[in-house]
Amino acid sequence: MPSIRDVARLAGVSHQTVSRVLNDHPSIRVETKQRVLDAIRQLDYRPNAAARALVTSKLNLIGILSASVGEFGPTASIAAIEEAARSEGYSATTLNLPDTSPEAIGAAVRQLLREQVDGIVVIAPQVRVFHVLRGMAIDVPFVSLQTSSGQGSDSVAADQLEGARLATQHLIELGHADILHLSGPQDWIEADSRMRGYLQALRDADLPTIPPIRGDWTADFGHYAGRELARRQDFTAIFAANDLMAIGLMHGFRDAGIDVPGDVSVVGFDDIPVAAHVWPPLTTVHIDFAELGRRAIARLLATLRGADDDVPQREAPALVVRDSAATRR
Amino acid sequence: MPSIRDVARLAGVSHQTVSRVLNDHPSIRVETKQRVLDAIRQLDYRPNAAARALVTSKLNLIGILSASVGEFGPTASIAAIEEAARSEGYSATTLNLPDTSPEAIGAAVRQLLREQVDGIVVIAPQVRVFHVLRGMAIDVPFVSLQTSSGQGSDSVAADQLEGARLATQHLIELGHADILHLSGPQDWIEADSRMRGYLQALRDADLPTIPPIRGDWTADFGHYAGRELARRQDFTAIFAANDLMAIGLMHGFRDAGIDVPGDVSVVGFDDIPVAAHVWPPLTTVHIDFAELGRRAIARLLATLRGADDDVPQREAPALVVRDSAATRR
DNA sequence: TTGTAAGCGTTATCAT
DNA sequence: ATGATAACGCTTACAA
Repeated sequence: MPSIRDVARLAGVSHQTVSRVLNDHPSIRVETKQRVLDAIRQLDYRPNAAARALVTSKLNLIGILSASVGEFGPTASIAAIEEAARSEGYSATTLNLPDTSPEAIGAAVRQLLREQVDGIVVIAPQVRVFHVLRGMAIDVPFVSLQTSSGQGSDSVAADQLEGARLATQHLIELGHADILHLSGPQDWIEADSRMRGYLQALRDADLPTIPPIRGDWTADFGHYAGRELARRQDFTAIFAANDLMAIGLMHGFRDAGIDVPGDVSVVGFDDIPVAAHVWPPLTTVHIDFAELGRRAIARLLATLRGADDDVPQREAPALVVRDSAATRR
Repeated sequence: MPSIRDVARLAGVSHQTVSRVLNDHPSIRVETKQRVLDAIRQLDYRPNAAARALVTSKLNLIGILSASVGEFGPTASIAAIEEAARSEGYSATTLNLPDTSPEAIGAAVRQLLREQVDGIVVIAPQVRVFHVLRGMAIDVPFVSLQTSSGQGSDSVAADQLEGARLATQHLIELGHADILHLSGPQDWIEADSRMRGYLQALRDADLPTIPPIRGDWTADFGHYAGRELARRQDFTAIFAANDLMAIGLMHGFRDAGIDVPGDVSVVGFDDIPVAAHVWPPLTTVHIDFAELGRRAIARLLATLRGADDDVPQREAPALVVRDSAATRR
């Protein structure tokens, strides 16, 4: 593995000059520069990142802390974050949280810090994670993603509350008055935002609220809930906090002989790729998770570079109307 | 940021002794060790990875090269790979290929090499990627995932051919004789394996083959194909190369008034989380992608450590029978 | 069991 | 515009 000195020798200059070429220092003769560049190519020289990191004390690495393996949104965001980071000259390392216990979070952050990350993007939709994080006094900048409630300049979010409001309003406009909400898990910020959007829409329309059902995001739970709910008669529409649960829900209703949207209207959230193809095609809320990821990096790098950042904090959701919700007869 | 010397000073030993403690060298007095450990805790000292990497010329970093953003299987594997790598003391960096052109692949590998990875896991199901990779003479070990055809000790794979054979055989056992295959894209190794499994099952049963339809893995394509296929009468069952296409297919058939499984039986592949909840519940092939990821790391680390590896190369798929395929009347 | 010295490949600083 | 020299924080010899 050739070093900077090998290049210097071949080009007939000092290693320092090579370093200047590498970091394109302004004052260097073009001719010299060319000689160095040739030598670099000839030796297939690649700068040693570790040595560079040692002296600059910057690894140009950003850490991604994710507490939601496999969820649709986060996964889409992570890929975008990695790509955006690389295009800015950083590399990225992802760490998936095994659970959201304070210990696990602490260990994960320490691990990332040990790996010398310059900044951290947190994709941890659980409220609890944030409490722990705030109490940790992390010595690198970090931004959080997906937290509609995590105010402050350190977060980037889709306006999930607005999306939920849109979804619920849509049901109201279809003539529904008794709308149930199948929410996400207690601890999740997104679950909370989506529920708040739902409640707000009902309040705005002076409609009564029914105590929401707590789900766990899975289609299996939705399926179970659908079968249970089939016995109740106190609602004509359901807003599920995500598509997976909505699809499971429709399955449960089908098992119970309840027609969607004939008997009950269903709306989901996320617009996962199959949403358009299930039966009936699912009306849902679309969010651009990749854009969210890109924005998180923009925000983090702005902080890292000490620049003023005017990265938009909120991303607008869009209602996608399909067939799973219909006018109340 | 405290260094090893600060710790040494506080503990009243030489920095070398601290280094010994850090790498738990055998010969060191427990008492001394304790003093050092206390100092470390007290200063919140964290070893500088860059300095260590510089001298050992190992970053303990493994690179993940992925050419399949968002596909269900790969995504599940990636998370498992990261986790497995970390539990072995390595960190991981993921790089998503924007496209599979030789240039993009070359650039990605160079990038990873520049980031000083010790090894690379390739999740690139396209045949082409492998040709390029083989021609590159990469100077770190690499293993590939998901390639049922990429023989040699450098790959870990689910036996997709076997899974496809199972799926097709299931249709045959149900009494179908005219079975169509909706395959994945031309270039994909997995698409090829799944098609070969399909063909083998037909051959074993002395059944005629129908030219397969080339899909692109998306539910949208499945939907389109379903509508087109509705006009044909030359088949009674379809084996789709993945669940997304299978679900789209059923959507298309539904649009055309064709009943699944009444008129046509459908089988998918992957067992994605909604597979059980769509209508009709999808009969499919389950593969443990996470296990595959873990195995890839085991394999890579074995190579890295020069150990003999007896990591199983093949992972058995399982047929999951639901309702989308039924006996031919 | 512990300490001392050298060096890993860069960049920063000061000369020239 | 270029070069010499000193760090950066650690590990690997070698010595005691």
